[in-house]
Amino acid sequence: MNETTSRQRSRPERVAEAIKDWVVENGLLPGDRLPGEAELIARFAMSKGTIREAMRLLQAQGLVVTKTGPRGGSFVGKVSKDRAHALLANYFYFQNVSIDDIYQVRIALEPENAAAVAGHLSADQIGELEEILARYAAPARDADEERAQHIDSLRFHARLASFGQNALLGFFIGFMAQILTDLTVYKRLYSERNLELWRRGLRHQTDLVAALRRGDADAARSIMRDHMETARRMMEDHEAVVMKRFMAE
Amino acid sequence: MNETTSRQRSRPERVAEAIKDWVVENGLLPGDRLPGEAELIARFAMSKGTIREAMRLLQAQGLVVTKTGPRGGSFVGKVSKDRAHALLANYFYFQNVSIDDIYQVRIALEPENAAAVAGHLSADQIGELEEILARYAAPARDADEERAQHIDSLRFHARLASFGQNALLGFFIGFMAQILTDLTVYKRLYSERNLELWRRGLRHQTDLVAALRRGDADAARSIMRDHMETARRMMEDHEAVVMKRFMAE
DNA sequence: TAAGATTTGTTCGTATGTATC
DNA sequence: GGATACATACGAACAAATCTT
Repeated sequence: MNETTSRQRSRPERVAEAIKDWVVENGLLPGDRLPGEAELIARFAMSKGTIREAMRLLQAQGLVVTKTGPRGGSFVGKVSKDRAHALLANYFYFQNVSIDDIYQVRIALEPENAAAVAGHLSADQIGELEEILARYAAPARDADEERAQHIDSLRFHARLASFGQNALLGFFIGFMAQILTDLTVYKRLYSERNLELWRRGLRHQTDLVAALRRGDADAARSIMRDHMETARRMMEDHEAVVMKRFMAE
Repeated sequence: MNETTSRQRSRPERVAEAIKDWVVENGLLPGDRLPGEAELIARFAMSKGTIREAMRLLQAQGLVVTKTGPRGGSFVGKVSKDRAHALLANYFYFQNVSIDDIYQVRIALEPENAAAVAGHLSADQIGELEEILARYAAPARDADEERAQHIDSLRFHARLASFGQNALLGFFIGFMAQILTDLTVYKRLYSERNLELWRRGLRHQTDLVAALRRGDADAARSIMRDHMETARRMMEDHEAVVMKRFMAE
């Protein structure tokens, strides 16, 4: 590939790479202790500054966390979902992704997820979904309340995605819900009301929960597909907003 | 107390955050110049080491690149697809993602993409796809050649995904192709031959190119769905390998 | 080709902050 | 509260890369 253009890597980069490899080869797990600064300085025969820059490279990726004080030091970190969202959002910052692009993917993935989790939810999980649903059971009275409801409705999808067994599918769906949430906060989407479509959306979600509870995968898939297509239509009027912002960490 | 359990961030983290915000507020674009070390030291009234650690945090995310020498300095970076792949793969390192999980998502997304690009490909793009296809037009004679063919076949999907207009859809598909490529390299998947399935897979892809060329979206979708299900079946015999490795940068 | 200028890269010594015992 | 162990931060000097002349 681009080995031809492979420029000389800086020392911190090489050290970070070496530590990463070392963690993998030894099968270290989140929370496991890494060598302290002093030992790394000795082992790599490099200065404190270089070692620290290497640790910062790993820290930014969520691969290590550090604590000060006695019993402190560096530890293997489990990359959090939020951090993965943020890092991925950075990539899309300079890509042009429209609302409709997001919905094209949601329509392909969300029905699949709904079908997959049908009949595999605990009572607690069903309860949590119903609890979220209850937060927007009545029409919003102003724009702020409507925005809050919309965010809750996205949270419904994010939670549902997290309940599945397929971490890949769950992450993709959760990422899109996060993007739409951020756009809602920053762009005042849904400022225009459409009561009819709103009512249909709510109906979809309650029907969906019922289908999930009785384990009807086909119904769940079908309801989710309708729901997604309704939601997409709600967006059609709005400009094709593109993602243009770095996400907060 | 400060805020809700918000631990005090280190100075490099705060500096990195400030620079990131500054870039966004001023709408800087990839390639645009950032202040040099000396100026940042003055502006933030912090030491060289602290500033450098901040830049490393941003560098790890792909948000800045630095060059030495005259005309050197730090510049806004466009996060590359490869880097985004690697950062995202770090997240899945500690998640359990099986081959079948990946195929569940591929089956949902790839047919959609095939339909979307049908009729919208340039002659060059069609030509590139055919060129890749030609690399595995004949059955492999040994395991190494078979592995190379499998990687080429994944490259076919990655290229096809990159030709679409939907950057989100393209990224997700490309990411999965990358994961499968890495697994192929490191795990010797497909060591067992199944000539019949292989022949069918090749036939699918050639039929697909024909459908794409004549702009038949429905046919492209249908062929791709069959192709994905065939590929999934080729995997069924193999253990449910999970992703367990950090990806190279 | 060679020398000089400019900018990041690296080192070392020292001092400070912070959490645990 | 004091001692301890660890990361965090500073400043001055030197090294390396690379552009210009």
